[in-house]
Amino acid sequence: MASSRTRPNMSLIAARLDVSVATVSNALAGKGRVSPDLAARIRAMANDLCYVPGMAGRALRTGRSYVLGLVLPDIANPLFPQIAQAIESSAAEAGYGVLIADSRNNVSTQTEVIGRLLERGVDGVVIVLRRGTRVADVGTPVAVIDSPSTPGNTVSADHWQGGQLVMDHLIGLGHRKILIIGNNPDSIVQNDRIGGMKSRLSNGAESEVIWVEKVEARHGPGCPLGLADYYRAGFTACSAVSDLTALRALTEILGAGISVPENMSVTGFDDLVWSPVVRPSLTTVRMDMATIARIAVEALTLAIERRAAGDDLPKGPVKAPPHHKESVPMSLVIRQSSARAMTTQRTNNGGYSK
Amino acid sequence: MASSRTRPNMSLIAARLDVSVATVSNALAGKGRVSPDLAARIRAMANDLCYVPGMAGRALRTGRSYVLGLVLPDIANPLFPQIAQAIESSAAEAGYGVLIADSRNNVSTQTEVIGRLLERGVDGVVIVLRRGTRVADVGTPVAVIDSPSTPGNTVSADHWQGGQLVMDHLIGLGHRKILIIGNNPDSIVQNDRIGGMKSRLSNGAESEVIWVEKVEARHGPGCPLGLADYYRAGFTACSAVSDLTALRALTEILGAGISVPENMSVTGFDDLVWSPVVRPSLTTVRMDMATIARIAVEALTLAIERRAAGDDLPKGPVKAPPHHKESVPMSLVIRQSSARAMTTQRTNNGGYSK
DNA sequence: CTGAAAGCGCTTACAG
DNA sequence: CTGAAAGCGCTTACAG
Repeated sequence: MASSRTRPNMSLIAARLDVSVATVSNALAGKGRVSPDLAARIRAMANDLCYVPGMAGRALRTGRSYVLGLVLPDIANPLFPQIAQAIESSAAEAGYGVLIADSRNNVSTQTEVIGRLLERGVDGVVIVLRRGTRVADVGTPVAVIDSPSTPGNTVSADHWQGGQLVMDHLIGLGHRKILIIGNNPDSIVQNDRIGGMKSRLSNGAESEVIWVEKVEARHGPGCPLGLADYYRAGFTACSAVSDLTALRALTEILGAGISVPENMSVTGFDDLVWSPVVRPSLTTVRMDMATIARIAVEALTLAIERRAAGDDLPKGPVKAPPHHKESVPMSLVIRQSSARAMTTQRTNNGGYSK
Repeated sequence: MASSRTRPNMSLIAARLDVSVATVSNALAGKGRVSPDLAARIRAMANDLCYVPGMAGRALRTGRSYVLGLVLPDIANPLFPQIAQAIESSAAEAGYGVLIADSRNNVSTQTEVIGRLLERGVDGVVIVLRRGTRVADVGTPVAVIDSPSTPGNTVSADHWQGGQLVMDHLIGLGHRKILIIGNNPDSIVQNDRIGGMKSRLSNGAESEVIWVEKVEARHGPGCPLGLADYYRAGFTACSAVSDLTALRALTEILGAGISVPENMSVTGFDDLVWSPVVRPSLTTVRMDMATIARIAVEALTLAIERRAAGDDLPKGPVKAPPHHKESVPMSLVIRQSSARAMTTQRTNNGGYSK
C-alpha cells in the first residue's frame, strides 16, 4: 500500500523481474551486456513503474552530478534572458542541468556563490564576467564568457567586429558625422565595440564619443545628453554601444522633435527584447548567443570528461599554452528601421514635418 | 600525494582526528551531541582541509536535494530577470539552489522539463504560468506564480489593484479620456489589470480599450496603433498593460510630434529595466517580486518539510479546501515623468512647441 | 558524549 | 549473458 508513495528504484524493477540490480543498471544504461529481450522486458517494466533514475545515487557513485553552475554578475541585466536561455538549452542538450547564481557585481559575492555551487556538486561553472574582473582558480572546470580582450580562457562575441559592422552600415548609408554613445568608459566590451566602430571610419567620416556615465556625473542621473545640439552641429547618426543607450538616445531625439530616421539615424547593440517593438524599430547588432553557449558548454563538458578520465597532471613538458580564446562573429539586424540613407534633404529646423 | 587531488570527506576528518565519522557528522551538523571542544577541533580540521559537505551523499541518505526547480514559460520574457533574481535570492536564503528550465510556452515541453527536473531530484518546483495554462499534478510540491484569477494554488501580484492604482493616478491628474492599451486579449493578467483600471473610472471619465495583437492582425506586425488619431479625438492619456506596450506607444506618440507628458500622458506596468532610462522616464506599476518569491518559496519549503515528515495522507475528514491563494499588492512608481497633470492648455496642432 | 553499523540508489570491476 | 559484492559520502537510530 505504502509502496505507491515511494519512488520506484532499480531494486524494485529487479525484484519484479527476478533479476539482479546490476543487470537492470546495465540494461537501462544500454551498455549492451544484456540480452536484447531481457533488456526490453526491463525497459518495459521501468516504464510501467514510471521509474525515473535517481540522480543522487548516480552522482554519489560516479562523482558527477551532470549539473552546471551559471554565475551571472547581475541577473537583472537585460541581456541575461538571452544568455540564460542559450546556456540552458545547450546544457540540456548535453545532458546537464543548470543551477543559477547571482554574483551581484561583487567579487566577494562571486567567490561565495561559486562556493555554494561547488557544495551542490556542480561538475563545472559558466561565469559571465563584467568590467574586467578576473575569476580565481576554483577546483572545477570553468568557462568564461566575456570580451576577447579579457585575459584568460574566454568565449565571447567578437565585439570589435560588431562595431565594424555597424559603422560600415552607417558609412554605407552616407553618414559622415557620427556620434558614438558609450555608457561606461571602463567596460571592456563597450571599448571593444567602439574600437571596431572607429576602425571603419572612412571617406572623411568623423566621430565623437560621449559617455553617459560621465555626462550624468556632471548633470545628474537621467539628464539629457544634449543630442539636439549634436544634431544642430551636423551629426546625422548616433551609434550606441547598447540598445539600452540607443533607446535613451532615441526617445531624447524624438522628444526634441527631430525625426528618426529621416533626420537622425540611431543604432544599438544586443537586439534586446524591445528593440523590434519601438517605433521606428531599432537597427542593432546581435550576438550569436546560441553558438557562444554551445562552445562554452562543449569546452566545459570536454574538460569534465578529461578530469573524470584522470588526465589531471600534465606530466612531462607543458604542452599548449593554457589560454584558449574563441570569438564568435556578430550580425547586423536591420529593421524597419531606425537608420537610413542620407538621401533626403536635411531640414534645418529639426522639426517633425508631416 | 594523490590525496590532494581528491575532495576531502568526513572519513578523512575522522581519520585525522581519530574519531568516528558519526561524530564528525554530528559535530558539523551542530546537533549538540558532541562535546564542545571536540566539536571545535572537528570544525577546525574541516576548515584546514577545506572540507565542503558532499551534497550527493546527503541527498541520497535524506532523500532531499535542497534544490528547487524554476520553470519559466519563456526565459526571454523581459520580466524574467526580476522573477529569477527574486526566486534565486529567496531560495538561497532558505538553503536551496535553483535549477532553471524553459517551457517555451508549450504545454508538452513544460511536462517534459518538469520531468527532467524531477529526475535531477528537485524537492519542489516553482512554475510561472502564462495564458491560463494549468499544470498537471506532479509528484512533488509545486508553487504557481500567475494571476489570482488562475484556478488552483497561486501566489501573484494583485494585478487588479495595480490597475486601480494607475487609474486613480491618472484621474487624480485630471485626465478624463483615457486610452487603455492591451496586448493580448487572452491574457488573464492583462484582463485583470484592465478590469482594475476600468473599476476606477469616475467623475465622468471614460476609457476605450485597444489590443495590439488585434490591430496587428489587421494591419501587420509592427504597424502604427493610430495613437495620433486618439489624441486628435481628445484622449489625453494612454494606460498600457505593460512597459513593453507603453514603450511602443511612447515612441509612436513622440514620433508623431505629440509631446509627452505635456500633451499626452503614458503609463506602463512592471517597471522593466529600461523604464527609468527612456525620456521621459516611464510612470509604471511595480510588482513586489521579492515578497511574491518569498511567499512561493516559503510555501514550497513548508510543503517539503511536511512531506518529509510523512504527513502525506490526510486521514479522517478532509480539512481546509486545497486551494490557497495569496496576492501581493503592487505599487506605483512615479517618475520624472511620463504622466502629468492636465493643467497646461492643450495645444491643438499636436506639435512639439519649443 | 562517542562509536559501530546499516542503508539511501546507483555503477563498476570481477567472477561465473 | 548474468549476478554477488563493494563502495561513493552522508545521516540516523541504536548501543555503549
